Amino acid sequence: MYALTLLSGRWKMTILHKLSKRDLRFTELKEAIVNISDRMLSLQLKEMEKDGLVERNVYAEVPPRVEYRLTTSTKNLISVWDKLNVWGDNHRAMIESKHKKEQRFL
Amino acid sequence: MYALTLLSGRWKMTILHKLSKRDLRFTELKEAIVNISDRMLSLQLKEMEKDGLVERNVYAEVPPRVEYRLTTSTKNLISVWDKLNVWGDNHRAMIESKHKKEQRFL
DNA sequence: TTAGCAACTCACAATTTTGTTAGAAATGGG
DNA sequence: CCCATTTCTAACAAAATTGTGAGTTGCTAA
Repeated sequence: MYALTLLSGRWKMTILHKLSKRDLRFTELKEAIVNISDRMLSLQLKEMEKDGLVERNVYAEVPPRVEYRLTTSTKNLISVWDKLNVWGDNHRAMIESKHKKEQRFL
Repeated sequence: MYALTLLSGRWKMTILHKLSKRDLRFTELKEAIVNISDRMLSLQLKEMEKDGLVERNVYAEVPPRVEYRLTTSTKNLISVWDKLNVWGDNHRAMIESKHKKEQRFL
């Protein structure tokens, strides 16, 4: 269950997904993720950093630039995550086709 | 993300875990899961049934007997779930050993 | 001097999730 | 009739999570 506690949070999986494509800075993440607020992005990133899921790179520029990226360990997670999604898609397809079959008898 | 939406819920993974060992009736689940209330067990099972994660078998007895079991599809999920847990354990170990190393410099 | 940007942070509000306690239905046994 | 048993449900309370809107910092360019 430990893995799930790290990953639960309204936006964490979405953030991981975006960062799995490439490193992104705060504003980029914000633009990439529909409907997320500054606050939530900041909160979730902070937790994820604490949990060793992402790393934070600060560049001493003005205006500031902060880049986020997955840790090596988190990159290993992505393949499991993919399997989970495959399972999810299959499961959903199954359920839906089952419902369609049942409709024929109403 | 579909998979995670099905699995998120305070007790769902615990329920799946118990049911992966053997089919259980309502009261057995309740006893097997520390601190869960009737209400939550009932709610989560109902959602899981709706989502095709578990099946419900009612025996026409008095007092009633209701057995819950994983669907075939959910049994396939268990192996992925195991991988996720392995990742989680490794990740945790890594983080903790890192913290220990850092302590040496305080 | 004022405006602007990036990356936050704060106080507060609304929403969602979970917990607590009590009780309902159905029926056989004493 | 009353009680016990099992599987829920309903009303309400508390807690956790998320959202909103405004403000902060530090520098730079106009």
